[in-house]
Amino acid sequence: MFRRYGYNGVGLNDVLEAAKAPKGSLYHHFPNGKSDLAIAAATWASDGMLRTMAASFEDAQSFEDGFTTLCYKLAKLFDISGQSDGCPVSGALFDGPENEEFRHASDHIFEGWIAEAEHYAIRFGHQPEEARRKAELFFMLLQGGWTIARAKGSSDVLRRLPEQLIH
Amino acid sequence: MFRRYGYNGVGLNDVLEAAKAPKGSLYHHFPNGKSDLAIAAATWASDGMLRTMAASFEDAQSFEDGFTTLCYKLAKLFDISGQSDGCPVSGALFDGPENEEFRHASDHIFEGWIAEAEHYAIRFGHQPEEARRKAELFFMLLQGGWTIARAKGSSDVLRRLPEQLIH
DNA sequence: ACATGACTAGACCAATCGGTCCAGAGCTGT
DNA sequence: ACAGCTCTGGACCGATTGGTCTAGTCATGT
Repeated sequence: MFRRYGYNGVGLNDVLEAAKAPKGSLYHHFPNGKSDLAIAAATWASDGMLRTMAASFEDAQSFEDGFTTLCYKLAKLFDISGQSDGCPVSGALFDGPENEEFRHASDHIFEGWIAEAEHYAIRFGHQPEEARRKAELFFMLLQGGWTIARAKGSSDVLRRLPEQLIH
Repeated sequence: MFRRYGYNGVGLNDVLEAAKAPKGSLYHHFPNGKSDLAIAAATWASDGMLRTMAASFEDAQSFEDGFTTLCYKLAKLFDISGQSDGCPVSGALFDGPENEEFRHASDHIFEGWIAEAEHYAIRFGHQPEEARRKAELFFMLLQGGWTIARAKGSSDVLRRLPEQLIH
C-alpha cells in the first residue's frame, strides 16, 4: 500500500482493515505507529529486492546479462501490480515525515542496492572505480525507468533498460 | 510544497496560509480544488524545467556539454532548496490520487522533457534512434540521480552525472 | 489451579482533512 | 448612481486522520 499510495496516501485504518488487525496489535508491535511500520515495510521490500537481484545475477555470464534478467523480472512484477506501484522505499520514506531518521533509512537501503550491484560488477572483472560507476548507473536506470513505466502505465521501458547499460 | 512533501503531505490550509489566500479564492480559480492546484503546480514546474534545459543547451557544443551545464544548474537548485525537494511532477502527481487524469498528466510532462532532450540530441547530429535512446537515458539519469541526491542529502551525485552519459 | 506477561480488540479522542457556502468587497460599463 | 460582474474572506461541515487507553483474551511456566 505504501508503494502504491505513498506514506501520506495510506491511512492506518485502511492498513488495519486490509490486515484484519486492530489498532492495539499495531501499536504493540510498532510502538511508534505509522513511522515504524513504514520503515519496516521499506526494509522488508528492500530484502525482497536484494533477493531478486541475487537470483538474477546468480547464473549470469556478465553484469549486463544479470541486469537484463533483473529488468525482465521487475517488469513482470510491475505488470502484476497493475502498473501502478512505485519504488517501495521512495513511497514509504520520501513521502513520509521529513526527518533525519527517514532520510538516513532510505539512504541506507539504496546504498545497499548499489553496493550489491557494485559487488556483482567486481565479480565480473570490472575495475573498482568502474564498478562503482556502473552500480550507480544501474540504480539510476531502475529508478528512472520505473518512473517512466509508471507514467506510461507500461513495462516496456523496463525491458529496454539493458540497451542503456551497453552504450 | 508539493515537491517537498508530496501531494498528500500538503494540507490545503498550509498552502493557503503560505499564500495568504482564503479558501474562497482557491476554489474560485481552481474549481476542483487540490487536484487542479497540483496539476497546475506540476505544469508550472515543468515549464521552469524546460526553460532551464533550453538555457543549458543554448550555448552548448555537444549534447554532453549541455547535459553537464544542466546538471550543475540542477545541483545548485537542489542545494538552494535545502537538499530536500524531490521531482515536482512526481511529488505532485504520483503521490496524488490514483486516477487516469493524473497519470496522463505526468506522462505528458515527462514526455515533454524527453522530447526536448531528443530534439537537442538530433540538433547535435545524433541519429533519430540514438537520439531517443539518449534522451531517455538523460531523463532516467536525472530522475535516479535526484533520488540518490535526496537520500544522501548531497548534490554531489548530480554533478557526477555527466560521467554516466559518456560511457 | 493459578499467576504472569504477551497480545488483541475496539471504543474513543482531539486535530486536521478537503470541500461547501454565502455575505460582501471591489471593479467595470453604462 | 446603479447594476452586474468577478473575486475574496472566512465560518462551517462531515469525514478521516494518527494515536491513546483500557478491558479482556490467550498461551505458557510453575
